[in-house]
Amino acid sequence: MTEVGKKKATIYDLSVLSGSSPSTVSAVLNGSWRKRRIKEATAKLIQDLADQHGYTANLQARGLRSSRSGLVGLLLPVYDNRYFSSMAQTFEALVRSRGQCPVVVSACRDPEEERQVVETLISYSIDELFIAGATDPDGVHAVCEKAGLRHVNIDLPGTKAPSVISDNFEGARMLTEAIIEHARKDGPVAPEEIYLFGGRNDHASRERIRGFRAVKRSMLGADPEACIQPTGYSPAMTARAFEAFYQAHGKLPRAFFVNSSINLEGLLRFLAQHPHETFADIIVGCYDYDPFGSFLPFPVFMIRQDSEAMIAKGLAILEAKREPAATHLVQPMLVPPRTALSGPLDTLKDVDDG
Amino acid sequence: MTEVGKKKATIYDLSVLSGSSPSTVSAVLNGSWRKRRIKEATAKLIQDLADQHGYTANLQARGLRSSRSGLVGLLLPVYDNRYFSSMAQTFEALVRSRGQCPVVVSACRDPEEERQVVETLISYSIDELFIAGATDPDGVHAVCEKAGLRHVNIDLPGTKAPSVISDNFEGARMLTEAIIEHARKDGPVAPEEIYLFGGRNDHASRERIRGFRAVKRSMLGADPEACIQPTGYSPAMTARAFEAFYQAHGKLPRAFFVNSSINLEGLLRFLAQHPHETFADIIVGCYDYDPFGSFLPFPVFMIRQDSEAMIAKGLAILEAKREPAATHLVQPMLVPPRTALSGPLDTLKDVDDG
DNA sequence: AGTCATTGCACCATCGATTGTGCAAAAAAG
DNA sequence: CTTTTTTGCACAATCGATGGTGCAATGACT
Repeated sequence: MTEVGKKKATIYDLSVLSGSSPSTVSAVLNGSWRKRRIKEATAKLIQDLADQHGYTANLQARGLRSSRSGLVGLLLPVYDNRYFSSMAQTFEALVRSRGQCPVVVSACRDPEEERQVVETLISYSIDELFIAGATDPDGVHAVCEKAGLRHVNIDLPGTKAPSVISDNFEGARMLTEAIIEHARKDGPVAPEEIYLFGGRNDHASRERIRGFRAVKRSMLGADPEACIQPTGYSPAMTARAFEAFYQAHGKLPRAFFVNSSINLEGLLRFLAQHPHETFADIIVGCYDYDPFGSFLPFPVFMIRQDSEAMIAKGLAILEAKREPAATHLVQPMLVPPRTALSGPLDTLKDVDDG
Repeated sequence: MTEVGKKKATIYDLSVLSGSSPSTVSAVLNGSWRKRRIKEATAKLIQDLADQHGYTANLQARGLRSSRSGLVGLLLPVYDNRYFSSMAQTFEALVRSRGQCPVVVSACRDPEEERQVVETLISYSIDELFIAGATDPDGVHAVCEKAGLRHVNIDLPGTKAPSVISDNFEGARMLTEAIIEHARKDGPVAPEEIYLFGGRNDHASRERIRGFRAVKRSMLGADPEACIQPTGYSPAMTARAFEAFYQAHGKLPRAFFVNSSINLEGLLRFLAQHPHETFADIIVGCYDYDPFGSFLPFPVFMIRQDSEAMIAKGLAILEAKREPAATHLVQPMLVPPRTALSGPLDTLKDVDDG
């Protein structure tokens, strides 16, 4: 019985205890015993012994032998924002419900780091990999390909592997429309009054910018180049862009589109430097949903990307095994200001342990 | 070289190619070759071959043989809030900088799940484990103990293993003081006007409640029992508590302490059901920092827990190896309203890939 | 009773690395 | 030119599990 300090029991220990051979013990404990025609009584004996001694398989040994580990990886750029952390949360739940073991790692948007991290995961013989928001999906693809590792891209598409991404164009359209319509409640809107901050030269940003510009052209008749302010994915850079705009114009744009919640943090940094009241009348659209962001003191329209659907679709693709390098679009959702959506945490039971 | 589709190279492949024995190859590739008196020229030859063929060690095999894996685990209750996701972010960075491989998993505050997840980690021979916010730290401790796994508790203390936690009492004191002082700007404050929402019967909640009550007693002369509204860690329950209060009193308390950012999301859900203007004058203290939470349309004082210091201290404790089951306190920090702190993401470089 | 099929399990090679041990060849010492 | 020491490496056992193969015992059937 679970003696403290002792080494963990192995199939050899149980083999001695039960009088069966190690292979029999192994078969019983990994469930393949019916296939191997082990007597029910023998199986039960071994099972009981295993329970008594708190046996758990050494998964490294199993993985080494079978060259499968039961691990499913999720490669994230960063943890520290609601979009990716809630993706991690759903990923864990979905993978665990399939009896596999989720492993989440982040690579800080560094292409080299991305490849290295994936190499490491491969060294642990992970079975499948979700590549979310990779800066260089095709680079990662090459590494996976070489090792024969099944993988899908999430959020940012690659050209060599199947991808599941948000419909960024459509999301940007909805978002841009929403802020322009909202702005029109206070009178006519000129194209020069609507800006976009954030983003860089990745697929998601390009699509969002395209959607933004398309709507501006159709609703406002023009979309001046100057209204696009790419700042990369960095709060500090974004704050600087707002500051620069403010220095030049004495105010922020009447309404603007922020490329991600990370960039929206840049807006906060800017706001912190300036008096509260000055900006009560701005209208913001943010491509990403954050519950607290939704309740800022000015209207914030947000886009909630359906990471659950993306992960689920990714799992389905991996399961299907036929993997044309197609790109699947998942529809995001427009969230009006002051909206508190429920998230993955709401499915948790919250026991009080008295 | 790196031929696509081929199986990964092993030390045996390199042994044939180089004309050396597998053990020599192994020694060269894992760095122990000087100790084993391998000629520099031999080492270089093998190294070059390894590079050419893109050799990477099979870490499961290594782990099996040496019963150490290079993995360091972090067990989290949930990912989906800024406190824990930023903890994960720092954890990754710190562990990686020590040449080990971080593995983050969540257990949804379910004691049984916690133990199971840890069992799984143990089956992969992880070397060390950080147990953050565990509902049942001592239960997890027992599992670790049995397997001889070094571990520390973070955020919620256990009695059997060393723990590193926030000074919740002091944090709660600061926070309560801050909201009372802020409230006093609008006139005298009665004890019945200051509430606490959220928390359950865990060490952190108890300490925070203790700090809250101590300050109320010393600043306001009393702290009525009715002002403590424990709701567990669930947005939905918290929202219900606010709603109940509102139904009973026709308004929210003048100022209140919210036990965590998760509970603060409950406040959002309540707010979403009610007109904006009604609550412009509330004053909130939230035990946890969230950048967007800090800019809500009413004053929100927040407590930023120093998860970086906690992780660092935890690493130091594990490194020291002498592990009395002492509890180390880390000072948290009071964050005034409308403050955008920088986080772990700010250390990232943000390259634009043109 | 003899043949054949089925049941129930043991044996053993294998996955890819690590590490203690031993032994030639080369170098140093005498 | 021996003897001793050092250098450089090969050998083989081992970590814990898996799965193909083979063989004895049992039961079914003619």
